[in-house]
Amino acid sequence: MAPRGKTRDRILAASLLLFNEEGEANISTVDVANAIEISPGNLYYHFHGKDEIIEALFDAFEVEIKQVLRAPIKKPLELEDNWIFLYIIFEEIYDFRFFYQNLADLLHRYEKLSKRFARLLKLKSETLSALLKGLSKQGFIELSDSELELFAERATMHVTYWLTYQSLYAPGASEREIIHRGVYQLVLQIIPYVASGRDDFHSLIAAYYEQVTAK
Amino acid sequence: MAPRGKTRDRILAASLLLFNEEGEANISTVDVANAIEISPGNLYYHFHGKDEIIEALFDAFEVEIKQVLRAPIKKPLELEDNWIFLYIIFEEIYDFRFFYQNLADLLHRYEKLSKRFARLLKLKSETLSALLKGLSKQGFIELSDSELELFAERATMHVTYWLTYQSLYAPGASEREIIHRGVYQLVLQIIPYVASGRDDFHSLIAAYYEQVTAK
DNA sequence: GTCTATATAGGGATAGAC
DNA sequence: GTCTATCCCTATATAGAC
Repeated sequence: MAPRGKTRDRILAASLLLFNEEGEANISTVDVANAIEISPGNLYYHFHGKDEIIEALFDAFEVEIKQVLRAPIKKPLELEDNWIFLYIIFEEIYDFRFFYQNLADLLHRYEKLSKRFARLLKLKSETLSALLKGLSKQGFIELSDSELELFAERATMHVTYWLTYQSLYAPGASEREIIHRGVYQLVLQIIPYVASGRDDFHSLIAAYYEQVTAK
Repeated sequence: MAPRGKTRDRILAASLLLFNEEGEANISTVDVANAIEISPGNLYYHFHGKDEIIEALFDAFEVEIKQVLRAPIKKPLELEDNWIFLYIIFEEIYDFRFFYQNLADLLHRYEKLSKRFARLLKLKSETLSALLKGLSKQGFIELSDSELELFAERATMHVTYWLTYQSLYAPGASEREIIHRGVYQLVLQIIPYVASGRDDFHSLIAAYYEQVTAK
């Protein structure tokens, strides 16, 4: 790990890397310090403890994901953008996947983050609802309010746990392939609600499927 | 915690209880010993370490869940039994939920269990496939092989993470209500595939919905 | 089988020199 | 800002008496 950039930033970058690879619980502050070849004392000069590192990483994640999630609430997406949007969410989660891999334990140990994460979950759910409402208003799909709510809940769970689940279910697969299939599995669930006569929508999904299988 | 039963069993029972409530990572062997009012030394007489406790608990879980999962592979279920079957799976997972709450970390630390858990996941997926095939053969639903595979994968994820997800999404809710909604959310996803003319199936789902909302 | 006492290791964290 | 040295605490694990 080359010594470039400010030490504080290097600590954060190294922590994120190691947490993602080994799991946050298995990485000590000393491990992080060793990785960037500074002393543990130096690390504690920049952060008063592991908590603060986690919090700083969460701050970064929160800023990014909020920005992403709020976009389609402000302004409905064009049809094709729905796909891309799901991609971006998955990518974002992938970048901070250590957080999702051991959510329960992490939120238990860092109580501060618990509420903040719950809010993100709620925002995620609202965004997915907004996506569906957009499709509905544009006449692509037809579903009742309660169907929409239930769908949004399932979709929220899907984006939250898909990557974690795949690391168990298909340990060898590449990030790209996993995310691809995650988006596809979500899009598939919309098909039952496609409004009759919207063959354009069906062919779009088919075209997307081509992309996926072509790898 | 009253001193009844053999010490070994009391250790396992107390461990399971505490792990489920506080998370495995937050409970030490001393905590367990204190809970049943024995000395740590005594605990180490019965188990050579925390690993062995975890392993023994996993053994118990594995035996139970395998028994459950294999039933419908051997012999297709009656229609109404599909509901009940999902209930039983959720209950089983709930009883050993500490395991699911921090899967990634736990499997990372106890490598032995990693392969065994992966096999359970595969079995789970096969069972859910068998369930769908049963419904299909009986003419209740219609779907292609690839649709069935994709559905089974989603369903496997659903039963694996539903309880964990709900503990974040609806922290206050009762076990009974969460499991209820978990089954319902899964059954709902079958609707698009119901064969035309099978109104009996639709009315069954409607009847089930009544139960759910009646609480 | 069970206890008390104790050893050991690792991670988190601080003090003080440079 | 950074290092070295050190401390404390907790969890795991063992030895030996009863």
